[in-house]
Amino acid sequence: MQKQENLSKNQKIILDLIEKSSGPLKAYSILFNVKKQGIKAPLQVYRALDKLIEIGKIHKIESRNAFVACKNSNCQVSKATAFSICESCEDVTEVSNLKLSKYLSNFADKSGMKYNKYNLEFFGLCKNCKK
Amino acid sequence: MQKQENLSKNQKIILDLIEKSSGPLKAYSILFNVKKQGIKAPLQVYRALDKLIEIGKIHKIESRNAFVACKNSNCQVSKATAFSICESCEDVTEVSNLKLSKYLSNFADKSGMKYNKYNLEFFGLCKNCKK
DNA sequence: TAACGCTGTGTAATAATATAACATAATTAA
DNA sequence: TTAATTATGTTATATTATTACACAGCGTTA
Repeated sequence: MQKQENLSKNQKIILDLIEKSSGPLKAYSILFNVKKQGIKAPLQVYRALDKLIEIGKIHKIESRNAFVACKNSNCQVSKATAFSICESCEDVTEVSNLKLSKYLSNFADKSGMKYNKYNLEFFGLCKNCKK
Repeated sequence: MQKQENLSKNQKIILDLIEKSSGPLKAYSILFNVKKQGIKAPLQVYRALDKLIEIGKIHKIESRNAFVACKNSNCQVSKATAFSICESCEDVTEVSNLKLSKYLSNFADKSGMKYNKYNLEFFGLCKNCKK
């Protein structure tokens, strides 16, 4: 696994920002927030995001076009991601449940395709918002 | 359930196109294909897509920003969608498996959130491409 | 050490995806 | 038959993401 020390300057800046965020961040919001650190162009952000996704440090929330840090310390590369997304406050929680991931990868293996990875997004109201 | 006869003109044109397509269609490709039928602007397409999604006639493949017809005739409104996506040919197959959907909705109900719906995307190589 | 491959950076331009705002028409419900 | 709702048409613009090109740093290896 690639250690964080091996990340490049831009990758570190952007990972740091995402890890400190309380919720998902969008690419152009990231860009805005790192301008003072010398990152000026969308492509610089997208390149760092691509790399961070590749090594499993962050995930993309596909339905939101937003990015979150991986909360699953032993998840090296993201082959199996699941999230709970609040439709009211847009809070995102990473679901990490071994039984779930085994169930799903097993399901995929039996499906006839050569399975590589999956992404699952649950939508609803989070504990706070459902009150 | 809203019947197809109740769909508006634009909605019918766009649903018809998507149902006849062999794979997922992107919004601007839809736009291009329906120009001859008088639909000229992106918003006209997106409005029809929103409605068709709402009534469960089509689904959005979030990771691809593309749209497919619902193959699940008894799926009135899409609260539980799952797809297999080929990373080589980009073919998409809707997965409809009652055990899977029960497992996932049950999982979500126990998770603490007020569960509304989920979307699951499997990635890999389809039967043809894995050869 | 020099040539090479690989990864990352910087920059400008542009492509692709999606929505806001406003005006009007058609349909449905009271 | 008015009011509410849903759909349409149009222009403009916002948001998300990529292409293309030039170059820098670093480790390998020949």
